[in-house]
Amino acid sequence: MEKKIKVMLVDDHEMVRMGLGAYISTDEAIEIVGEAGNGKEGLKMAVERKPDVILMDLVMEEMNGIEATKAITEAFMEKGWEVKIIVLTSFIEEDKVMPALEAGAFSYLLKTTKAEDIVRAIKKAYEGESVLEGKVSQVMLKSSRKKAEKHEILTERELEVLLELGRGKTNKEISETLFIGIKTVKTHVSNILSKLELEDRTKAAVYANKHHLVDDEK
Amino acid sequence: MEKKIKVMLVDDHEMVRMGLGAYISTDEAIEIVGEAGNGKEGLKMAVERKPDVILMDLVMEEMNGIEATKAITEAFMEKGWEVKIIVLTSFIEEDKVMPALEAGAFSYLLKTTKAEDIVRAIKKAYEGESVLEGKVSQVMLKSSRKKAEKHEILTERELEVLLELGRGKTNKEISETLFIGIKTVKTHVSNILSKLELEDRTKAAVYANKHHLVDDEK
DNA sequence: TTTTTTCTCCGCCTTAAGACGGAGGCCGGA
DNA sequence: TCCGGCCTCCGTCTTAAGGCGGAGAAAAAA
Repeated sequence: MEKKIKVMLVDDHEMVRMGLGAYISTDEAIEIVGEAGNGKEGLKMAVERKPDVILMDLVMEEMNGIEATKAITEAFMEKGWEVKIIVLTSFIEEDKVMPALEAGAFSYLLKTTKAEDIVRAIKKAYEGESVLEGKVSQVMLKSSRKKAEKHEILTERELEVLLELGRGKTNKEISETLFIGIKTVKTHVSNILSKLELEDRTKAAVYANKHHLVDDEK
Repeated sequence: MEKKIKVMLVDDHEMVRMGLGAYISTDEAIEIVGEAGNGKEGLKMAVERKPDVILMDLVMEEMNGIEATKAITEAFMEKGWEVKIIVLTSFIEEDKVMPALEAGAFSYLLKTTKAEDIVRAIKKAYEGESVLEGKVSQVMLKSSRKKAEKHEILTERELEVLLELGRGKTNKEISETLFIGIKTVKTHVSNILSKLELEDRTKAAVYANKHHLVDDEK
């Protein structure tokens, strides 16, 4: 019981930090060495205090959890230090699971996880065993299966055209936006439709919107 | 200091409940009379323990915060009891602010709010003064201003057609789905385009997608 | 009862879309 | 050097779209 596991919290919800901090501190083997309210702060603090494990929220202003995870991972790598980052997020943010893991997250838990399970995950992380919420691994499977996102077979230019289609533009408008002839646009559109197995530009526009691709602001 | 304010917590994040509970309990004037992990539980517990103030999360399984707020408000109304519900949510969920208030929420705070401010809001709620996060009131203004959602001037049938357009269907497909002639579909489409001031079906499809209207599942 | 909406469907006409096939220029890899 | 993919653009042809005007029936509003 000599060395305690040094844990740091990064979350913009003060009450979550308090809750976690309070509970975790009751465990003999763990000590909280710092709390940060955003990723930037978290990065700075991590370098200063060299924690063993970091509990990281994803949604934050001033550098989100993914960026922070990447930055911290890189910083520690450079110094030869080691740290396990446990991503702890509100609910399944499907499209952020993979990026988080790629950024260097070691475990991925939901905030609905019971406090004692979180403590267990901290200890496991410290011992080198990662923990993934059941739902998370499902998402991973899903995303690795359907990795064959249709539109990935499109060329760069076609993707640009698809994006304009997603904005509802006509061939003429697209030709003006991209500075190319209408005939060329038609060629691209035809190729897009056949590659994505769609029948017309309207379906392509719907496709582009369903698959993010288009900026969401109305 | 005779009567303490009876507060109940409803949130599916155990650690949030712990954090809030721990901090709030330190205040002499407040006592926690119950914690629930979802809306259903919260409703049941509220009726049993008759709290003065309820801190309510929005996103929960098994009856979300809005439904729970409505149910509790109605139940208490019936019995002639009084309760102030403070909605406490992760971040601005724009489209849920108004529904929450309509459901009977008394205050609306973000989880990024500092603990002491939350305590203050509880006391104010008890005294009959509601608190709205700055950003929240902005959202309210915005939603009341732009209430003139274009597509509200559409007739019911036109709205149905617009929805099909949003799915990328052709006139023929729509005519088959709605069991009407193609000519009729064309008429509806023309009317939709002119009412929404759009130029073609593709733009209408984009419109429908941007403005929810269409089921999101890929 | 008369008037107005809404939904349905017609025909006519114009044009944007999209399919099909062909082609030249550019660039990176074999 | 040659090949293949990508971007560009051409012509031709067919058809779905969409504008315009008109109209009948039913239902709701005045």
